[in-house]
Amino acid sequence: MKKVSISDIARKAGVSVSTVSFVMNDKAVKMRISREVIEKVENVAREMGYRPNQLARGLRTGKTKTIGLIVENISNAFFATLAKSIEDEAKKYDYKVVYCSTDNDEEKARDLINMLSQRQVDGYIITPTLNLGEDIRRLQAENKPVVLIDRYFPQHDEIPAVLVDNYEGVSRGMDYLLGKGYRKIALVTIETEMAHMKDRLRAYNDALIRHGITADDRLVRIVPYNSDHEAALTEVVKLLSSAGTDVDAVFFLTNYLGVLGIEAIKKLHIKIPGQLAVLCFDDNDIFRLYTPTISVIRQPIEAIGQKAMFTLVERLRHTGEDVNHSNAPIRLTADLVKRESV
Amino acid sequence: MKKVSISDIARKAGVSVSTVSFVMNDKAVKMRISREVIEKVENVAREMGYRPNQLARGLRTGKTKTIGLIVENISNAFFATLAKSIEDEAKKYDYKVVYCSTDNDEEKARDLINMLSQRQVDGYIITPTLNLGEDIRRLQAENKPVVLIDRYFPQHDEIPAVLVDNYEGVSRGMDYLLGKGYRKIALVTIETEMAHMKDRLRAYNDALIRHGITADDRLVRIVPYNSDHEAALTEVVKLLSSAGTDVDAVFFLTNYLGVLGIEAIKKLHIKIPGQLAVLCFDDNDIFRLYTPTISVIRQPIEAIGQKAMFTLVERLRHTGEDVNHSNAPIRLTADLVKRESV
DNA sequence: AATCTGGGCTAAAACGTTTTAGTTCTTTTC
DNA sequence: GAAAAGAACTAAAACGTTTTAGCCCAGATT
Repeated sequence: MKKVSISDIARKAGVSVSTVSFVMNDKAVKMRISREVIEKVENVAREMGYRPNQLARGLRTGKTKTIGLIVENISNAFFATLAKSIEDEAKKYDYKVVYCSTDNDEEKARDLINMLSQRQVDGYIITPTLNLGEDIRRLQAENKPVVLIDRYFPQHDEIPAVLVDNYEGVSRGMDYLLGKGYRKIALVTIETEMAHMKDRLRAYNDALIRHGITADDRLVRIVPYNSDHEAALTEVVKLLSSAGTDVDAVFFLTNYLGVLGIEAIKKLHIKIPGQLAVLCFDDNDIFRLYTPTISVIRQPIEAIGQKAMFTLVERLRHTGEDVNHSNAPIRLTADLVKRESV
Repeated sequence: MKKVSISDIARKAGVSVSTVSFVMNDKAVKMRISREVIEKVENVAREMGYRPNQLARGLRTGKTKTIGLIVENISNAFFATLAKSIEDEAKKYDYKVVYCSTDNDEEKARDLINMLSQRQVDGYIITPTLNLGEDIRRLQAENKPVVLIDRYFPQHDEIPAVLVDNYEGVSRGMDYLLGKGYRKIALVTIETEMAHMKDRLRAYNDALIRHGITADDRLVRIVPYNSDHEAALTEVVKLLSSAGTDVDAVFFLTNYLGVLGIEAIKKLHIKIPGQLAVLCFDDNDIFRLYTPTISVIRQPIEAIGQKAMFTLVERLRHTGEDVNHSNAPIRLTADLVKRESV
């Protein structure tokens, strides 16, 4: 059984292909097709189970009503939630989302952009990796709008971005810890040149300065991006082994690192918050359920997704036109969720 | 800047469109295109940054090299991992995956199938909802292969399926609990008519019978599918409030229910495994990190993804041909992971 | 000298839509 | 009663590919 095309319907209904097309696209009235013909066509189409071929449609119109979403890793809770929120939001604007993971690999990201570009998506929402600026500029040059999420390129201010205010979030966390009297605050972050992580790190250092504390290199662990689980765990265990004496609090700068930290803390049988206060940037089910519950700086994931989609749709609407959109990164504020670990 | 098409290249290289197409598809040798022309075309294509338009290609060839993956909810750990594994596997066969979530809603699932069908995906991997059999038959009638995962339709044995051996998995878990001496084993499951959950429930009851224990209705909680988090939590809290006396163990039949259970247990300050032994079907990061760690029946997620993809590709290769594939559901065995909670 | 062979290409149709510019009637207008 | 206007449609081009059938020429064969 082959698929029914518009011309199958035309034949069966005894009208032309164009007429069928008009009826199917609600242009029948504008094109002055008579009541009877409209009904006739609609009936035949329904009977035959017609579904427009989107490839053909996209080829002809140049619009696929599809947007490409590139995240770091779809199986990570943060990105999975973000993806879901973007998908739901997209549906409101009648767009479909296709998503893929870069695993933070520059080359893979490039391949994905190519792949999506070949499939003619109308626009992109991208969690960029390093050095992706040029590739993204190319998309823009082809009139395909792009919105960055979670990260941004300070040097490319012509690419709009929606992200959490990382500096403010970490500052807020640090003020909380410092306000509670902790002074030997360890930091666990991930190795990367990307601006969003640099902002977080800067906020940590600035907070220490603000409170007149000299930073201690030995309290900062930068885990290499591609280190395996075991190696990373060992690093964190080493850092936290002096909990209670040289370290009285720890701030994990990502969700994943926090989970890793929990594992280390569990292994070391450290008492929280007695020996060690724990704070993590970005929430996770585990933090809510662990005993004790872990305080976090919570990113407004839904809002990021919605705002990103909104920004994209705005540009999608005016493709080609030379509208003056403001491209300053949109920064949403993160909340401090106080739980038992501090 | 517009996208470059094959005819832009043809013009610039001073050859015909067909020649360019042959070169781009490695058919140049077969078509006896000369060395020089091949090189010329390749150079021009590279310079101009040509990327074939997959819509046009798909329209012409009828193949999009894309498969549709429909899961219940992509932000659930189980499905996220499954999706990742299928995506990775698909890449090996040079297929791209587009995925979407049904939220277990029959109508939404139908919409998604339509949407994917309109986008002309070559094949489907589907976590079906109830009553989707007919829609799937229609896909098959259009020569689009379908493989079910995680669930299946016993009454539709012409639709291949890859899933865990649910009956065996739960039996194994029950034997473990019963072997440890637990007798008042509560069960928390989800309300559904789908066969995979019925199999799990049946395994529970059969195990009790096998051990000469009379089933007690009050020990079984069937939470309605669309109950909100709070309502479901209350249900489980009620069930477990008599832990230590009327209940000595609890078996959660899904990942999500297990997490919910942890929340309830935390709320009730129940001692595990002292007052209550806990076992869950399907693993989750939380179970590994919770104190105490929670024992689980672990599904071989990667293997399910790989096997499903393999099965699909096999059929994709022989579309149209009337090959005699065996369509008995492929059942993979689940492992018992012993942790501290039993 | 006519025919055949093969090498090296190209023309054109086709895939399923959308959309512009008609065409053919019928009715209105002056 | 001729021209204009309108109503109800249709023909055909275009989107960017792939692929079949064929063209043209050079050299080989009869």
